[in-house]
Amino acid sequence: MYRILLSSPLFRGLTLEELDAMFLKVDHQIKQFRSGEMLAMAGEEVNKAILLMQGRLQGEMVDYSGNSLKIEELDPPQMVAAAFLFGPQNKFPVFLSAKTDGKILVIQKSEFTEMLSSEPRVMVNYMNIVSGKAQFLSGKITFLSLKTIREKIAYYLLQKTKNSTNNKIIIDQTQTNLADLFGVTRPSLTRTILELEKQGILNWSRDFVLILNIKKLNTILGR
Amino acid sequence: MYRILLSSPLFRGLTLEELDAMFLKVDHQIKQFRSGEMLAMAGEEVNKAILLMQGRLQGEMVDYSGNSLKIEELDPPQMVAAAFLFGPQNKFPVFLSAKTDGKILVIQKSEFTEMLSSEPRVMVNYMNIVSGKAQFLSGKITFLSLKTIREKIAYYLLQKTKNSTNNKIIIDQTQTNLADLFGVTRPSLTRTILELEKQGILNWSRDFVLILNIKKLNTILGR
DNA sequence: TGGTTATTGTACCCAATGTTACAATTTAAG
DNA sequence: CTTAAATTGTAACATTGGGTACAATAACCA
Repeated sequence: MYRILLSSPLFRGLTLEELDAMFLKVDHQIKQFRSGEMLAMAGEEVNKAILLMQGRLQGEMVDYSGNSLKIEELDPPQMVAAAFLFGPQNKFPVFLSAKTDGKILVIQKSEFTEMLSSEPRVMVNYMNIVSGKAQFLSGKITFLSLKTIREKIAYYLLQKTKNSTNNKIIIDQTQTNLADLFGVTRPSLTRTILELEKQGILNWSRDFVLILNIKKLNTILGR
Repeated sequence: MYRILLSSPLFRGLTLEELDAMFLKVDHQIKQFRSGEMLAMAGEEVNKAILLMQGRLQGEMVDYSGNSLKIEELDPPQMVAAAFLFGPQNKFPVFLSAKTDGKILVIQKSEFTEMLSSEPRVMVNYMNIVSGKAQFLSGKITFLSLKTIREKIAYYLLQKTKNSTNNKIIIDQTQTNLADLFGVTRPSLTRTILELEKQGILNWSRDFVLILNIKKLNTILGR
């Protein structure tokens, strides 16, 4: 039942037996959700620990013009809104919606707190998760404070080249999606991509990008 | 000696005696810094817990055009880079520099870890601090994803009206500072402020702002 | 008080991006 | 294979904000 949770960052290091034993003591419930369903609104209080067990969730900010800026996609087994369960302002920072069908495991905050204090390993894991969230958000800020679309593209691609040996980067998103992710409009993104192509810096195909001149790409970021 | 730390979020709830006893066991050092000094570079590894005891620090991102975006100012007694001591990517996210003379208390990470596990109250405090950081960063993202200067001003002022009964908001910053905070140039900020005045929405004096039409201010944010 | 410095106001021009609308191309579905 | 839908390319125009320079005003200090 809880096998999937074994590989979750929160329960890393526990055995299946320990996990089962823990969930005998800790009150919890499993909830199903359906694709498209809105699981939480920004501003809503976070008073439960939520673990995604199956399916895919997406957190996005909706800005005041109705545009959306996608912040994060979640795959199982991950904790949802981990950094917002404690702290001075425990409210959902984003709108949380389901991209597919799936299910979540829900633990009330008080129960969760007890669990943390009774099992130091989980506590340490949790601390790492929350730190990781802060670090993720910090990276997001780095990204958001890039001013031009050129810079955003360069940053995005250079991050990705780190995980690839050659200069071919797999793009598993449509330009429309990317534009959302960057918080810019789609035509503007396309325009800039084409400019970069004209300048011989890269070659953007549907599914992948070839970096032709990584030096110039770095120059865009002033490096 | 450590009296100032009593009021720090990290040691909240401890008595002076407990604090003193703790620091007898925990290896640590006090370091002086001088105004203008650079305490840490972005990207540098965080391997010490740092507590600001006196003076004022400032964290800022320097973008690739050399512009800076002020992220945060720190006053004592606060922990520095709390969310970056653990987690997958424990590097300084910002350039940390001193705005005044002052001093910090430094504890090596291993010592700090021991301290946390030996004193649950400090552990809980620390967890709240890190959560708070994540929440702060999340708010920063909300702010950064506002697109126009009008929106940023509106958001900034509306946040502040929450803490004031009337429609008078104290501005303890120069426009130059605010422009930094917003990540825009000073003339652009001024220009937009004057526009808002012409439209009868507010009245911006040196030290305070009067909101004349809070409804219109909300409209800017699409509410 | 008078001079120096910090802050704010103003103007002009230009680059970057949004807005909108439509065309071309690719993919998916039957 | 054909048609519909999704994705990408393109263009004209409007808007926002940056860059720069300088003027006006206020705050500070000797």
